[in-house]
Amino acid sequence: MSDNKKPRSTHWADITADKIIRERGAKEHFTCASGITPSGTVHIGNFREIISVELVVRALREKGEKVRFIYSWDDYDVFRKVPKNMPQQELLETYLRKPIVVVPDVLGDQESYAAANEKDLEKLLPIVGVDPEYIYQAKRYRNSEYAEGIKTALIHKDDIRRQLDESRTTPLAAAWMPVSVFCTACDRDTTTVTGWDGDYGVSYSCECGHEETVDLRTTHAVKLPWRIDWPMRWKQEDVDFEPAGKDHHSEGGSFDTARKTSKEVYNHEPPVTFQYDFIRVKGRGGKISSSSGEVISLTDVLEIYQPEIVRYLFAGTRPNAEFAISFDLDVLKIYEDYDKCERTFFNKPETEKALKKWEKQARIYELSQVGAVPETMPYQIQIRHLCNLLQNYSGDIDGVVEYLGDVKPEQEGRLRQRALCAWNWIKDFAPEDFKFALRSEADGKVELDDKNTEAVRRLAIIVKEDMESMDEKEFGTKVYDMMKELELESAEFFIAVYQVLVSKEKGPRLISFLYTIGKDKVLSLLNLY
RNA sequence: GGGCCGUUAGCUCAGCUGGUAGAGCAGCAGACUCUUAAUCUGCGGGUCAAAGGUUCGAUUCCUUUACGGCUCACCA
Repeated sequence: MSDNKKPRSTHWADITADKIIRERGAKEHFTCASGITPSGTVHIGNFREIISVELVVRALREKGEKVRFIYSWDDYDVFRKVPKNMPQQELLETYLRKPIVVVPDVLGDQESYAAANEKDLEKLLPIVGVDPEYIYQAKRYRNSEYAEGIKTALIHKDDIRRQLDESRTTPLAAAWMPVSVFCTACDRDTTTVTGWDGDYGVSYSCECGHEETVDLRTTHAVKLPWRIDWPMRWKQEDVDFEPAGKDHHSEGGSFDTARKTSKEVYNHEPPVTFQYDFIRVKGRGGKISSSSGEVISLTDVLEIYQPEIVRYLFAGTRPNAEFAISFDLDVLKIYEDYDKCERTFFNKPETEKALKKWEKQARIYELSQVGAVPETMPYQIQIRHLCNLLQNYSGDIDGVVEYLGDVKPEQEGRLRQRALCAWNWIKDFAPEDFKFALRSEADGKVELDDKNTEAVRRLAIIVKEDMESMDEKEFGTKVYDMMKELELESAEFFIAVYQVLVSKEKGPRLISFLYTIGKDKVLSLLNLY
């Protein structure tokens, strides 16, 4: 705990980092942990935990601390329910009660269902700047690496029973043992522990008829139940920080009992923690709950949001606040907010008061970056404008980049990424009103009355003569003068022109739209009349 | 029943290591012969849920109450 030269940040990640240092004291390194059971697609709500830890890890490292960031795949948990959206339900049912690490991957060719879910996320995380050390619990348990931890639980089984009973409605049975066993004959946890020799020997019998005594130091069969497993691992890895969802965080919840077990049984001070809230999803056509099988994953979010913006979403919201990830028109708003934050970052104010506000925004911007903060401001293009350009070019990103012209090489990557996201959004989520496709000469003419035909012809002349030499405003005036001359209602005129250009009655603001389409293309369409 | 969180302008929310409140949207006024929530300019006296307490001073800390949400008490 040294005096900072930098002003103290009020960002939650920094505050948490400070707290960790304060409460855990000087250490050679701090261990921050996150984890999940890969019993289904890892969804965006789960991602909140990972990114929250990552942000704290980063804050700690920026304070000069060494940090070990571990991510635990709890793939030795039981397969307790077949997800509704999975194929081969009958096959999967035969694996119930077995550890998920032995359940086959019916969707792909990974070695197991658990591995498939794990790999899906692991290949995605680096994209958003998350790079933890993965720990596979099945591997640990099967290698008997937790023999001592399990033995400790057995020695203290009465203490643990008392701790758990404090928050249970029905007390644990007298014969209860703080371990569960996967039968070595059938792989299922349909077992009853029948004895413990006070040392490493555990006996059990299984519903399948199998009975045996195993040695904790050599068996792969014995596992700790969640509420004990968690504190045991805190001890094992010397965990200093681990947040948890609100379901764990109430009195009587698993964090609560784990805290007691950690202190009293494993003699380890429970980690610093905080509670994070759930994520809602907005604008994806209603059915997005996990019960219906459809789940929003990080992949889905990355198709619409640039990696920095995904981070921004989480870095800019306090973990204990619920928020929605939107796929509707809000997407545009989020992009605009991010761009504003970015402009703020590259425009540091002078006055002290303004500086205070700036610092918060700047910190959010820093934490939103996947890697280092860019030295020059990224190419800013209004998301709406980009959407229009992309539609002009039918999604041809190369064409858009070329059209823009003034993109520096170091800016091109992000721009292309943004274009890709914008195009995905247009295709999948943009409201119909927002979408358009430019007509081409091959589409032929649309029906127009004489007056509008005349107007379109006049427009063609103005475009041909003046579009390049005038700016948008001047050119606009010219167009309006023409309308006036023909005594044409502007609304009527616009409908006609949009019909000619995009076969719709509405479109992007006309004058700038004409400029983004470009003189030649505009003329090719107008000259049909 | 226990716990956690919230209650700030019409709406969505910032602000909370204490010094009498801010943004976006909406609204109102004006500008623009223009539309994909159009853009620009101007306009914010709201008992910061209520009552107590600590303090020179509280939206920000403590206690109590009300309302709302979530969660635990089976497993992970």
